[in-house]
Amino acid sequence: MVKQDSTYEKITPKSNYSDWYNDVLSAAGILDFSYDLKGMFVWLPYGFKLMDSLIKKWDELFEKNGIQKSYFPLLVPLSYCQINESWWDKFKEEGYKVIAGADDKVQGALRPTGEPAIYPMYSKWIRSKNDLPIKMYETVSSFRYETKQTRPLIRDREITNWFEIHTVHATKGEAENELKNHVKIITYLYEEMLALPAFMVNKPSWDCFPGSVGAYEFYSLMPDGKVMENGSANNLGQAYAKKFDIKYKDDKGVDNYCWQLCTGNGARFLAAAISEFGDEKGLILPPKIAPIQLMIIPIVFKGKEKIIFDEIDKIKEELLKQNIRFEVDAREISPGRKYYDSEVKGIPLRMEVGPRDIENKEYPLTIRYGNEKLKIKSHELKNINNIINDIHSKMLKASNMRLHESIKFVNSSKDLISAIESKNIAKVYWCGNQECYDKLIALGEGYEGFGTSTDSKGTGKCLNCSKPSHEELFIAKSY
RNA sequence: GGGUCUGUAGUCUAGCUUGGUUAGGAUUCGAGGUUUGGGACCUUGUGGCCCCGGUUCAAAUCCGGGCAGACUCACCA
Repeated sequence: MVKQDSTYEKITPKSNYSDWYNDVLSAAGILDFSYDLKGMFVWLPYGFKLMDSLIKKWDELFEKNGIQKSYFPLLVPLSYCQINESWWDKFKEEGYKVIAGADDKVQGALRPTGEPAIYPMYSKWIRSKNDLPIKMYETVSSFRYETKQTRPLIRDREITNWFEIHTVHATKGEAENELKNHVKIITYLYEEMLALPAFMVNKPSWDCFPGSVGAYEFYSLMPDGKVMENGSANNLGQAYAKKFDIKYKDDKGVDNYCWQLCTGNGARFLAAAISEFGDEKGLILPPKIAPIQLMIIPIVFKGKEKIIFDEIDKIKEELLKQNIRFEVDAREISPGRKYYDSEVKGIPLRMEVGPRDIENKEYPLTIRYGNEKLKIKSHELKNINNIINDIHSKMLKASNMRLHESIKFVNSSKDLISAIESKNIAKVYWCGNQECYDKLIALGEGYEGFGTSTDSKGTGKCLNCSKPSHEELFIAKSY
């Protein structure tokens, strides 16, 4: 990567995840986090393009599902914040208060989450069944004054490019159906865009908002063996409706509380993909979200510039026809340097065009994922999309396999500890009691039961109390 | 909030233990030239001791206090 120190190149996501992660984000031109506010950073153009390809896709998917884009102020009046006392208790220390005016009066708080900005408005808008359903989302920043450790894209004080869907429904059943759509959309983003498995669990009930029905959460297994919450779809039931007074009159003129959902995620999607696929040379981007899918590197010799760039023009025409996102690196530096740059940025394909190749009528094509080198003839350029699809499938298959191999079904404390300490996720039968849960996660430092299986089939004995159970609990260290 | 550690050019780093030349090197960047199939080379230029105070003839170095960052525990997306 950028640094030239001989020891440096040995850093891999697995050997030293933290250092690798920070370095690769800078070296690849994704972020600059030297901004002088902790937990905040600048999205550089290349990084933002990457983020934007996901944003555009979720915009498209939400639109298709009738979920409308909207925007609420970042600044939330304190009166709205205080509607939900338990929420406010939790966030009043983490919240950024904004002062303005000669007397520095507090004007409100920067939103740590969307509810207090959005739900008071929903309460005003909804009068009858005809006002329902409401299906809206916004892509915004959230602000939380994290007390200590921050990590770019994973734990920030400004959580950027975060989408938050808030829907309101007349009936529980309708809400439940809608939740399935949200799950489908997140799954699509994982599998079809990021080439990552959509690993979904049921959120433990005590982590859910009191009174809510439940929640699905998505998790990513990071190279250091910790799991990271990466997307959640919450069935809020009527819990918030009761707090924020969101209700409609039915046919008989009786007030009914609405049923609500809230689903969100953001830049953590990228953090997971970057961490999953990157290597000691830098990023390896899933081709569907890569801002540049193919980098053309001219091998220029003195006196042959015209031949080479004429040839590249022909290639460009063909690539444009197929909607390949490509660039030509025409900088006047040595080709080797361009190879390294293309690699650190994680560009899926690299094609070299030099006098030798023009003569042979085939170009060296290097696939970043797996470092596979092949030659492509001019008339085969139309196959590039197939190659891209093939890379995507291979990446998805590999990430899926890594996740499934990392989930270890264990039936003893000893195995549980050894699974987690070797950077895996332990899966155990669990009776559902909080007491047993507490005992299980006390087996090691930092252990967390982050959710239960959504498709448990068998029956076993609770690892702590031996009561028969069909519930499967995932335990790992967590971000 | 607790603990451990670290601040030297845009970036990486030597020097600090034991205070003492003009703070050394690498890379980046600017100019000129020669080049281009895995980080090219030559000439040349720009740029630095986190801040404040103390000790001292003398501080990058020692001491105190700030500020900033990294790691880690707790908490949290």
